[in-house]
Amino acid sequence: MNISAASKAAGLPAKTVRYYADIGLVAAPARSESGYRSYDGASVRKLIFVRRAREFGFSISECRELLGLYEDRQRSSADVKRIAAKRLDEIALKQKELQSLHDELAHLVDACRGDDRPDCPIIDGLGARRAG
Amino acid sequence: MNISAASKAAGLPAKTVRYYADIGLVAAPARSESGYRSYDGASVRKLIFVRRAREFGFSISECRELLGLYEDRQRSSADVKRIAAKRLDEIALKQKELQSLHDELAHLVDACRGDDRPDCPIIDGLGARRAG
DNA sequence: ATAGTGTTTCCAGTTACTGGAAGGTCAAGC
DNA sequence: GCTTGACCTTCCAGTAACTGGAAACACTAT
Repeated sequence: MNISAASKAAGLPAKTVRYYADIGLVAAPARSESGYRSYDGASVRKLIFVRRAREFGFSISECRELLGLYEDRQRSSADVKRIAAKRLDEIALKQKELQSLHDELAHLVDACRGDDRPDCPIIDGLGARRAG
Repeated sequence: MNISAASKAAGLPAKTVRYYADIGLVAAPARSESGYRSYDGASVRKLIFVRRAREFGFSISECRELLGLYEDRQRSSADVKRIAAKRLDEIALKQKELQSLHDELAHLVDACRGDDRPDCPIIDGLGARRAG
């Protein structure tokens, strides 16, 4: 399985698959005689695993850790849960931040007439406060 | 006003203020004889404006645009509103994404016993699907 | 043989900074 | 006058996670 077939199966750009190999995240299990990377089912499953984890917002470093656990038949589910719970907290925090951002900006946008006159509460609101 | 005073007043690291000058976002209005950047009230207000806009998640490029409007006494509030509304849409989209991410991950975390056994729905759930 | 596509490596660029080194400047104290 | 320490300057490198592109080699079909 050449890189483009593997990347299609994994749902990742070939460039990214190559990148993952370069940084030692998911290496190709073999090379052809002419040097082409050759992927098998197991490595494609790892690529899919990483893609999913990235979609969940796990960093490459966390993916590395999760992948280690994924490959480790001795691992405890507690190890995995710890990482996932941490990520869940981060998501919840980000949600709160985004909510207050949204509310504040929506308030400014609502207050702005949006016509051809220069008076604009958005501009005023952005320049106003010392601390956000 | 030297750079550290200006940066304190603006609530930004001096390094960032220097960076903003380098990329031509907010230049220091003058230099001292010995080459020190010298900031005045107007430039500090611009720095504050940019800091706030960045806190709202506007990109540097958007900040540049907004700053242009901020300085333009002829601008229409519609121009500003357009940029802000676009940003608001982005925030709303990000919120939705984050929500489904949160729900899905929370579901996996809930399903995981988190003990010392290897069975782990989180790992299984991350490896499962083709498209996210 | 040749055209076209796939693959390789390597280098550079992206975003918005941040850290650090090497060196010039300024005010205070002795 | 000299030193000390805080402050300033520039420049270079690194961050995260890719992405784009060039030059060159490999494979497939005609």
